[in-house]
Amino acid sequence: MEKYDHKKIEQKWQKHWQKEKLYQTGEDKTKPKFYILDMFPYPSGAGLHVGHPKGYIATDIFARAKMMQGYNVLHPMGWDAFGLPAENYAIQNKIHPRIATEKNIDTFKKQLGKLGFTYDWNREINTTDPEFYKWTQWTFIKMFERGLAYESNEPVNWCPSCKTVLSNEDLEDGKCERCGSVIERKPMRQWVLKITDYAERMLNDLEKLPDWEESIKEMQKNWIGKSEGAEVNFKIGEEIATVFTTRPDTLFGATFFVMAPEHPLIKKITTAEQKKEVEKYIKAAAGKSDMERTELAKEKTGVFTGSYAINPVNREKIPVYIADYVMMGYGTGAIMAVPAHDERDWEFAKKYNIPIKEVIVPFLKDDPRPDKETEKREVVTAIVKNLKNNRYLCLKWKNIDWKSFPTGGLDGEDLVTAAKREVKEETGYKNLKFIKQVGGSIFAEFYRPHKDSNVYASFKYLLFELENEGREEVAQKEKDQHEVVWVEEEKIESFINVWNQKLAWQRLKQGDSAYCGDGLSVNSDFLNGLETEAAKEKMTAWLENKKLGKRAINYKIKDWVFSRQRYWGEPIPIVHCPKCGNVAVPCDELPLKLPEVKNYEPTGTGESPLANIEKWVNTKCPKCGGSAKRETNTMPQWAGSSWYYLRYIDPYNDKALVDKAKDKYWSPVDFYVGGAEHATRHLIYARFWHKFLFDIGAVNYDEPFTRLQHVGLILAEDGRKMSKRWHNVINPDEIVEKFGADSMRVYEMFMGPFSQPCAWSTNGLIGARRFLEKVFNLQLRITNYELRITNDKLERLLHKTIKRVSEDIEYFKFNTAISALMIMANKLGEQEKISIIHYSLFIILLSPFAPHLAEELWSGIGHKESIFKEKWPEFNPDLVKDETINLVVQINGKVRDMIEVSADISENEAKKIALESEKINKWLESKEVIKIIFVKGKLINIVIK
RNA sequence: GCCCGGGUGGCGAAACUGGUAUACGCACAACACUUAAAAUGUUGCGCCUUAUGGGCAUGCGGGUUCGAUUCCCGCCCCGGGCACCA
Repeated sequence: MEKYDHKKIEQKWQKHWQKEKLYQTGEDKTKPKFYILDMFPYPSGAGLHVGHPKGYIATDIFARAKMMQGYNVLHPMGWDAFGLPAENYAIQNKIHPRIATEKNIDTFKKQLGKLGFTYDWNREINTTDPEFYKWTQWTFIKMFERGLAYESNEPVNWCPSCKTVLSNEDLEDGKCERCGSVIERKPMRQWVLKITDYAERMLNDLEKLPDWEESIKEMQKNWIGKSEGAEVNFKIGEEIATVFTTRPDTLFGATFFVMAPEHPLIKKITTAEQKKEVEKYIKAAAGKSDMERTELAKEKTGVFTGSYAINPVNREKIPVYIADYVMMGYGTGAIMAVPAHDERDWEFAKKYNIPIKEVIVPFLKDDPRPDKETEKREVVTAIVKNLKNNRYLCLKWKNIDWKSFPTGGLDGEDLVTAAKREVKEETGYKNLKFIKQVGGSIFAEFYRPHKDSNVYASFKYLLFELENEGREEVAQKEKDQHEVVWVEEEKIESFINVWNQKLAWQRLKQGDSAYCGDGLSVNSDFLNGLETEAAKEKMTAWLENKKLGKRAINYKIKDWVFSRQRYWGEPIPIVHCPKCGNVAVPCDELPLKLPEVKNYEPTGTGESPLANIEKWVNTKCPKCGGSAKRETNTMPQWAGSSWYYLRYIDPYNDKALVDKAKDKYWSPVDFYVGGAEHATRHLIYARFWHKFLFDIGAVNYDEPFTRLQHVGLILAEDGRKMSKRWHNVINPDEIVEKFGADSMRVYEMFMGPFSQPCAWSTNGLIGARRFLEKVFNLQLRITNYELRITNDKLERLLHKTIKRVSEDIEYFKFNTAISALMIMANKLGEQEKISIIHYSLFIILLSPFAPHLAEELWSGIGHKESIFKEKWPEFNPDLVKDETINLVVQINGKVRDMIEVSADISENEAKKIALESEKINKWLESKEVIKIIFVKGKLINIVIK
């Protein structure tokens, strides 16, 4: 018997599959289609490490199973080949990025080839191919024609090291995502795509994507960052400054006004005395990067402009400050500051001694009963501290689940008197020293069981210290209701279970701060007594009615800065024509090819290297024929990847980006698999781009990806990321050489849940290899003589395995699928003779995971056709159920015995058998059986006393 | 700070809808085969224990339930995302 020679087997079948064109995508439109897609890689110089193919292995398994289930499967691969690393490499080594990229692609393709993937290489695409980027440019022009691509001079993120502008999505912690340099803010002319026009649709349509992971949808929601609120106009002298707020209900609490240092109105409103100060502050703020502005956030700074704004709602004059905690980039770049209800405003007000006006009080409506009377009360709570032992005076109620501080209503007295009286009545203590009031009021409306009525109460909280333990006798009536307890300071938080008192306690411990939650409006004229939602609504309507403001929505997402000052990208297909009035004119011939250039070095002046090629820059205007200059910026790397998946459907079409009929059949992508790091970059851009193509009628569907799954990273054996820096990279070529592609495939899928990060373990890999060897050796025991050996248990296990493996592949639970295959293989291994039918079915189930081995074993039992032309097996529902079960007998929930019985045993029979058990009877001696619970097919639980 | 995930043996991890916790694999140990080692095979493997049994264990504390890894409340720790977003 031969040994399992993975090298021989894998090379043999890879050649064979290629010769047979086994993976060429079928075009038989009568079959259902399945489009399964990997995020295409950037072909870096370093080649693949073992982590990269994890997602590809998964899609390959899925694709093979779908093929066998009768689908036309589209499973393509291509290259996201524009980008900075190739260009930087070119600068250092004087090699054209195209040459370097081609070489890298070659390496990648070889590495992928060794893993035996089903990619249809006839459909390979490459974003740097002019026949491909022609359509990237075409889409850009369509956007330009519709006003969605525009030039802007706003300050943008400039990376001083990469010498290019970056979009917000390219930043990490205010640093360049690629090189880690701190970003500068520079105003520069840029091409920008108006992605904000699609913000609302991208947000709403997330609901159309039930098969996207929640976490990724959540990230997109946060990134789009929708806030609803109002814009309010404040008069500052003759000028009008508009603010955006999500809390129009707090307008009466605005006690100052803040503008971002970049706000255009500052010059006009600053008074002569304050001019110097203001200019100094603005200059200092401009010198800080966004990064520094947030890093230094601990301490608020600002400067008074000398002017006052008029609060439109009450005509109050409030001072106007400039402070860098307000950002020009969000909302209107100006805010109304409500220190009582916003933490940042609170800090600022504390520092600059600005009044704080409370207009919202916490309010809890706790199921008041509509059929009972409601009593309005002013209530005071006494928090009494015993300095001797650091304990606080509390009440434990007897008939209700209340643990509280002494509390009671005001009886026409002042707060302190009422509180002292209440403490004396309820607890007997009579000598208290008043310390201070804790926080503001809290309101609540709730049902009081002990008085059978509702209260609508305003609570105030007073802190006392116990002077001495002098105490009076407490009335019996009070004693019946509650018990007096002294609780240690650390335990108060968990002891007190009355909502408002808990909040008051927190306020006492943490000191005063802004209350940012919802509540009841107070000190707010026509809003008084309204709850937050209603108050917002009423205020907004009032503002609109008086033309002092309007309903408004704000998004965090910014328009997409779409130009880069680098060489290795798609040229933006625009010429600037002086004769046509210095406007941008789109090129009439596409593709506009990237010209050859001697020097790839960025100029650093904000111009791309293309600007140095006069012959290319100087051109004719496509509109008027006069001399004009080409746009020299190029597109970002995200451009091509925003739509590449469409091109696989129709890769050779020179008339359209994609043929609409073909798009109708193949789109949308049924299943998209890739790294979670793309949740807010690529996946936002692609959805935007796709919706645009849908709007202009270029494609049939308005969402590109039906189901989305993210891959968990494979870490190095030491638990760190694989990186050249740590010298812990494992090359798949070596693994394939030593252990085989099939072992690597099985191991990577068996490591753990697919979306979870997991550290590589060579021992684990050896385990996978051992499993395949075991499978390989099974062929020794196949019997050809009896087609089916009667073995009911094995038959049932096989059908369970079919069910398990089929379902697990569908849900990407490969680790448990493989575990099921291992159990099956172990059981087959125990047989002296293995039925060829059982064996064949098992090999088919294994084939998506270990395709080379499966194909070899398949041909080994005499098949001429590929195993991947077999039909995927179906399980028999009758056979996945067990005939007998181990009936678990519990006593008070603890397992005490197990009895093998028929699976459909009735309750009465089960009881009888259980009660006859010797083990059980030992437990039942002199005990009373209270009840017996029976769960069909599972267990019986005897409850005793 | 806010929003998502997650915490189960020595390790990677299983567990359907609240019903036998620790499947499968790794590591480890003993035994068999061998001159020997490797490979392979067999067996054992959560912790404690006074041991034909019993007790305790799914981050910690409480609750609901006949029964909780699973549901509810509070806390701790780890990972990810966002972050002066008004």
